[in-house]
Amino acid sequence: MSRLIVRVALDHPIPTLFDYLCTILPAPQPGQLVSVPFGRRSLVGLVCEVVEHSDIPTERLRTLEAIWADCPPLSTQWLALLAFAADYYQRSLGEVALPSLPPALRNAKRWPRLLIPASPVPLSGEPKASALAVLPIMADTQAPLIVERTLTPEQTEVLRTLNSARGFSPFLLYGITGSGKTEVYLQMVAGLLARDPLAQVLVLVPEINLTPQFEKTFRARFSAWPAQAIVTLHSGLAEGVRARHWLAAHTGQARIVLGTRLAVLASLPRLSLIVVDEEHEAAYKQQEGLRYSARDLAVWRAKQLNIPIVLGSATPSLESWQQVAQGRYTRLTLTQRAHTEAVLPTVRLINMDGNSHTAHAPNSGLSSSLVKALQERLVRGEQSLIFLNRRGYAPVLACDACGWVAGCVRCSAYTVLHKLERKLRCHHCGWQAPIMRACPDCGNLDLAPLGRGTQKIEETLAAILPTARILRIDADSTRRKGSAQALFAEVHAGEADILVGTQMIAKGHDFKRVTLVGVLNTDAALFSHDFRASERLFAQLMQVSGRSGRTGQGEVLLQTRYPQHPLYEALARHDYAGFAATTLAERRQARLPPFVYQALLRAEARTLEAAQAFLMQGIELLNGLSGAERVTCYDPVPMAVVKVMNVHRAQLLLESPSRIALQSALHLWQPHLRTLKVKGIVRWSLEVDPLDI
DNA sequence: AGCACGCCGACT
DNA sequence: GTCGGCGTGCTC
Repeated sequence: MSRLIVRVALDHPIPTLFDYLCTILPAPQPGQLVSVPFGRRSLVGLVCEVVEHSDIPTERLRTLEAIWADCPPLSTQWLALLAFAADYYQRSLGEVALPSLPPALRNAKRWPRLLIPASPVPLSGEPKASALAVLPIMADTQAPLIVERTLTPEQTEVLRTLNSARGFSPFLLYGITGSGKTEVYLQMVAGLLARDPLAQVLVLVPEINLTPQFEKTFRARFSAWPAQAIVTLHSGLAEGVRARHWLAAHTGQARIVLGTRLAVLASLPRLSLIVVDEEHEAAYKQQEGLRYSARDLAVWRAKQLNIPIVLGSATPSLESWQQVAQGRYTRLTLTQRAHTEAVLPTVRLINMDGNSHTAHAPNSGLSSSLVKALQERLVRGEQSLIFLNRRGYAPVLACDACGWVAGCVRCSAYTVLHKLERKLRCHHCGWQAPIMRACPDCGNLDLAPLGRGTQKIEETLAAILPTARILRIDADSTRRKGSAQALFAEVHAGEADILVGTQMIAKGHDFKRVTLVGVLNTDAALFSHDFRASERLFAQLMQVSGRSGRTGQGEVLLQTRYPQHPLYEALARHDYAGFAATTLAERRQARLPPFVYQALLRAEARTLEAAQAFLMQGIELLNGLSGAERVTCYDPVPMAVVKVMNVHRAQLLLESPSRIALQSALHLWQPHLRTLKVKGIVRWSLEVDPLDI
C-alpha cells in the first residue's frame, strides 16, 4: 500500500515545504488548509502538493492533525499569485501565504464555527437587477445624491474606453481632484457586473479611514443588491468579521471587495476588474514584514488573470507615469472638475526669504499676507486651513548658552517639545519625559524652543486672531479612538474658523466651506537626501490645495523661501505633467528609479559596528556570485535615524538597470546571507523596490 | 520566527 | 544553593 505524503507551506523562514504523512481520508487537495504538528506547537499550513514519496526519512515524518474540509480549496491561480509574491520579495511561500489569511483562519480551533457562505447567486437573476441602470435615491440626506450622475463629455469618453477593454489592459486614470474618478469607477463596475453576473471586482484604497466613505458610496449605488454582495477587507475589522468577509470573497458570494493593501492578496475566484484608487500613495507599500507593493501586485494579478486594471490618481506615481511613456499603460485624462461651480484654486507663493517678506509679528512664522487673508475669511464667515507637517510645539529644545539639544535616550533623534502636555516626546519611539527647567549640561535656565509645530502655530494664531475658533487636527489631538471623526464633524458643522493640521487633514475630507489653504514650512523636502521627497511633496501640496474651493474659487497661500523653485512654480500652474516630465528627466540622468531597480539589505544590532560588519560580509558574498557585475552595490551606510529603541541600524543599497539581473542576484545571495555568522545578534531583512532609502 | 536546551551571575 | 540572562540549534 502506498502512503500519502502531504507537502505543506508553513509561516516559517526556511524556504521549503514540510512533508507530513496523511492518515485522514479523503486526503486533502492542494489549496486546502490543514493543521500540523511542528516542534511542540501546532500550526495551520497550506497544502501545496500531495505526493507518494518524501526525501525526509520516514521515521522523521509526522502526521497531519486535521484538514479543514468545509472550506473550498484555494485556487491554483491564487497559489501562483502568492508564489510570485514570495519569489519576488525573497520570502518563503508560507511566510507570504499564511499571513495573508485572516487571523481566524489560522487558528484551527475556530474552523468549526466559521460558516462558509453559500454559493453565489447571479445578481442579474434577481428581480431588482434592472434597477442597476437607474437606482433609487437614498433616504439618507447626508449622502450625496446617488442616482447615477450625468457624466461630463470627458467622463463619458473615458468610460467608453474602459468599457471596451478586454483582456489585460492597464489604465492610468489621471484626473484632477474633483474630476469625478469615483463616478467613473462606479459606472464601470456597474457595467461589468451587469454583463457578467458572477464577476468580482476588487477596489483598493490607500488608507483604512477611506474605506467607510467608499463603502457608503458603493452601497448606495448598488443598494438593489443583497448586502453581502459588497464586503470590506482591512486590518481594522474584528477577526470574526474579517474572516466572514474573506470567506465571502473566497466563495464568490461577494461581488465587490473594497479594501486596503492587504485585500490584494484575497482569494477572488471570479475576479474580473481591479481598481486602485490614489495609486501613488506610499501606503500601498507594506512597511514591515513582507514589504510588498499592493499596487504592483494588483497589476501582476490583472496580467495573470488577463483582466483590466484602473490605477487612479491626480498625481500619479512617476513609476506609473513612465509606464505610460513606454506604452505599457494607457493614460485616460480627466481635466475638468465634474461640478461646474468648482474651479482650481489660485496658488500664491509668498516669499519668506530674508528681508523681502513682512512677517505679521517677529518670529511668528506667519506672513502678513497670510494673516490678512485669514482675517478676510473670518469676516466673511468662511473657513481656512493651515497645513504644517510637524506636530508638537517645537521640533527642538536647545540651550542658547552651550548648544545642548534635548534628544531621545533610546533613539538618535531630537525630542519634540509638546507644550500642552508639558512633555518632551520622541516621535520615533514614543518615549517621553517632563520638560527640564535648566540645561542638564551647563545649568542655563534659558532653554529655547526652536522651530514651529502645529501646537505653536495654533497658539500664535489664537494670539493674533482672538475671535477665531481654532481647531488643531494631528496625531496628538486625535489619539483617542473616534476623536478624529468628532473633530472633523465639528469642522463640517461650521464650528471652527481655522483648522490647523498635519497631512491628516489633506486626505479624503471634502470641506465645503474652506476657501483658503495656508501652507507652512515645506521647503526642507526640496533639498532632502531622499530622491522621492519632491515627488511626495508635490502630490501632498496638490492634495492639500484641492481642499480649498470645492464649491467655488479657492485660494492657496504657500510660504516659502524659494518662490522660484520649479516645483512650486509647477504647483502654481497646477501642472503635474510638467513636474513629472522634469522630474523623470532628472531621474533618468541620475540613474534613479524608475530607470533602475533597487533593493535594500537592512541590518539591526545592538551596536552599529555589528550591523555594519554584517553588511560588509554581505558585500563580499555578493561579489563572489556569478552575475554580480550587473548589480551595483553601494557602501553600507547608517540609516537616517541610526538608533531607534536602542537598536542600531544600517543598510546597503543594491541597484541594477535590469530587474531580472537584480532578482537573480538576490536569489543567489539570500542562502549565503542566512549562513553568515557575526559577533552579536544581527537581525536582517531584504527589501525589494524600497520607497524610502 | 518560536521554543527548546545549556551554562554563568544576583537573590530567597 | 536556585532564578534567569541570552547564545545556538532545530523544526517535516
